[in-house]
Amino acid sequence: MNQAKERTRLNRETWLQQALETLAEDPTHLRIDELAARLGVSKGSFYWHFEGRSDFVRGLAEYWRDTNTIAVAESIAQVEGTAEDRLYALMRQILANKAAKYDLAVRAWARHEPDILPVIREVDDFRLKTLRALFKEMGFEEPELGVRTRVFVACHSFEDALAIQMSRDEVLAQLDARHAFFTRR
Amino acid sequence: MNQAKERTRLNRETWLQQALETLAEDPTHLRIDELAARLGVSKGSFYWHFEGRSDFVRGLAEYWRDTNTIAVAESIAQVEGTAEDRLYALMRQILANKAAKYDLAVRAWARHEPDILPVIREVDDFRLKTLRALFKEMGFEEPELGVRTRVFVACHSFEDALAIQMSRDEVLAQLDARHAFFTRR
DNA sequence: TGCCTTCCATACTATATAGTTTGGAGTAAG
DNA sequence: CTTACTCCAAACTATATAGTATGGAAGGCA
Repeated sequence: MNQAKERTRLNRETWLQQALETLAEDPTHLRIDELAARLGVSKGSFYWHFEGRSDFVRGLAEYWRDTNTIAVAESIAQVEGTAEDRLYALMRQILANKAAKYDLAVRAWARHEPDILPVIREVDDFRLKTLRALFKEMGFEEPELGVRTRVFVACHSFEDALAIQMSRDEVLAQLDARHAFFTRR
Repeated sequence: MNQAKERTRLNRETWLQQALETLAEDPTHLRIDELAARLGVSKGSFYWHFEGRSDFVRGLAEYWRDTNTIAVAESIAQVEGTAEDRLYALMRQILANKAAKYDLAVRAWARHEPDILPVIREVDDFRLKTLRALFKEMGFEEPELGVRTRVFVACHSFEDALAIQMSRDEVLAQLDARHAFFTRR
């Protein structure tokens, strides 16, 4: 609500970026006119950059996938150290990126937009595979391996949906204990 | 879609029951006309039993709270045995009631209907308190007590949001291992 | 029998939002 | 300068859904 003076012409990604933020903050405002207003343009711009709403919806889901999941995973793969260290790095990344916030928003949104389910499936499949490999590297075996993987992925994806939320400080304070909980044999 | 011949007059609860099922199955069909059609009546009935949409929305949230959370908790409180036994009974109850399905539906819905957040907060607060007491009874202390509680509540409330879902049989097969994971010292 | 209450049907209005159309301002290349 | 292309404004249409107004069917009760 401040760049109305910039008059820079937009591109597809600027739309998606604003849309993802809106989706996370308040999805009731995820409407073409409102997004246009926030970007300081009109709907004409929208229908220039997107074929229509469906195109936009799918584009937004893929934007979320690319900016969050893939980016996080790649950064983790480069961390040196034990599997436990890499898990710790991942947990810190999730926190730093506010990944849970976007996760929750996208998943809730999917209930009204089933078209994006394939993208979410892609993400979940990737995460489960990655975490399973990580826990396996720590020495866990089935059936506990499956339990640990699924519990970790589930609760780190949706914890923000709990209406009783912890403050950022509380989360940080619990980080080590949580890491210990998930890595203990 | 078969009781169109019954001609029995409806009450408020019949509406809410159908609505909750619709919300869980496909929320895009949670519209006044569609619900009326499924119940074999018209919108006139809706506006007889509810003051308007807001009244309906809040009523539905409270119906979910009462039929799911409270009922489950009460049934658990009556189970004999150790805290571990009661946790096991709770996990089986969650499974039997398909509680996760309704949980996911309601929480996703809340993003478009912020008015129901107080009800969800009520539920979460109750669950967190109950589970914390249960884990404490098992002998866990802070900070692990908080971690264990929150991880358990979070992942059992939202696990259905993972697009990669386990079959009911797989879930059952994992039940014991999961119980062990959450109760191990 | 006739009235009154409960519950619903029918037909309407109002509004919000997706999508369309057309034209035009700005800009880069010839 | 002129042409062509990119990006957007403005004003429109179409549709879906919430809400309203009114009347009427069915049964209990005087």
